[in-house]
Amino acid sequence: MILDLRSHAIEAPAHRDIVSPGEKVDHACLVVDGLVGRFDQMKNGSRQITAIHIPGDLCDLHSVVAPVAGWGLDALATSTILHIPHGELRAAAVAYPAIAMAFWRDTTADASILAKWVGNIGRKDAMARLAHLLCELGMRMEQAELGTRTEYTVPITQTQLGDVLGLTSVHVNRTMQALRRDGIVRTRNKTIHIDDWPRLLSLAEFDPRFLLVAPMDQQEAA
Amino acid sequence: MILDLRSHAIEAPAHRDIVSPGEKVDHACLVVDGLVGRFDQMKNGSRQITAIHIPGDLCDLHSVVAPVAGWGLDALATSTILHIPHGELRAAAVAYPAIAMAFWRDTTADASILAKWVGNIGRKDAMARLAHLLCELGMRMEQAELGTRTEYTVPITQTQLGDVLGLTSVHVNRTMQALRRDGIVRTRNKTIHIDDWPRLLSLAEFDPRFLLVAPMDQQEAA
DNA sequence: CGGCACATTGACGTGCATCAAACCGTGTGG
DNA sequence: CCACACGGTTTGATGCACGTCAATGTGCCG
Repeated sequence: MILDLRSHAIEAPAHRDIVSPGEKVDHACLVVDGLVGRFDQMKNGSRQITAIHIPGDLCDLHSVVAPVAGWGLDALATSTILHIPHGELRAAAVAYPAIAMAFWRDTTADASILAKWVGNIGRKDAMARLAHLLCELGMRMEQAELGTRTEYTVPITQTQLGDVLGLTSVHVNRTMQALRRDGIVRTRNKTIHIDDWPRLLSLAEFDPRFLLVAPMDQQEAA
Repeated sequence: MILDLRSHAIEAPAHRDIVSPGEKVDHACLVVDGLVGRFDQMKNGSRQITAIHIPGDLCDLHSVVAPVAGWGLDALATSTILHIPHGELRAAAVAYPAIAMAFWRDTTADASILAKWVGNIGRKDAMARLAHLLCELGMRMEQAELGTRTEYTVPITQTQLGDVLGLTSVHVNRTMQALRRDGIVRTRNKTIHIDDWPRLLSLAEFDPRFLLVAPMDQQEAA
């Protein structure tokens, strides 16, 4: 449905800001390929990535109701992005209540993931956080049919992982080594191979409910 | 408008769970009086509060589109809560697109605050986090006409503050003392008195944009 | 006058940050 | 085909912010 709307694609090289913090936008972004992160920037230069968007994700839906936000969007790897004008989305939402509900639901899913990450970063150690992220990405990649939960490819660096997890790249590295040493995951290039899914789940205290995976009929209703 | 819907009030003593994690609900909650926190519970028993709701806040709006969530709601102090059936809210949203947009916007504001807190907890030290919370509460209390940004009353304990900030109560205590020692805030009973607002803002790197304070006409549209 | 929840204090331990260097893979130009 | 440069990973040494544990203080309420 969304793909029928007027829109145009752009290419962004890795590390390019797609939307700068505080910028006012008149379109939402759909990730076609690559990897996009929403980030918050501190005055001392450090960054916190507050959401990761894989291909198929709408990263900017909020901007329809709040065109100027405090955050920015950043291409974590070379990416291609579809720009969809707010007007089109708003018109669709007003015309069809089911679409409005679907947009609302998408925003809710986003909030749910954010709430989970507040908990992860506030109350879990580095190992559990990394494990949780690997579980989450696995579930989402599988759901998006870009891989399986135990084997998928994400073009992200350890420094960027640190910015997601609220850690330094150094500590991400050591934590990842620990996971490898225990035979729980393997990594080759940018692909993650999870050998001991149950153990990773339990390390992470991962409960997939928070992803709010839409039952298919819910999705179709739109 | 919301107050016209069918609903009924309940009383909750401090520390009572209003909604348990994983519970399925058929109503949203409006805080009439007191203080409510959304929380995530870890297996080791520690808690993370992911949102604070002051009187006037709808804490549960998400549940309309996602009736079973991973989090719980907890009365941080003795509170009175209004239960509003989902059906009523959904009907209103379907009948009036402007209401649907308003609900969506509310969820977006919630997500925006959550994203900010991922950044705060992930990348700032205890002092900046506490300062940020005090600023945020000040702005919100003032907006809700429950006080001014520099003087307001919130019935929250230091342990609960710790659960919000991802710290222990001990460290909250010492950090609060530092703020007092520097003449930035005073506390008496449960009321906060901010003597040096500019300094608190700068400590917190506080930028009120993230609160997405609705322009009044936007609000009225509903 | 207890009792209870909360605030405060002190001693001590540790997970992660910081800083800085070395290593490695991959693409590039000579 | 090699030298080299550049982004990313890995390693080691050291420090500190915050956690942990446990005791003591303090205001409120029945």
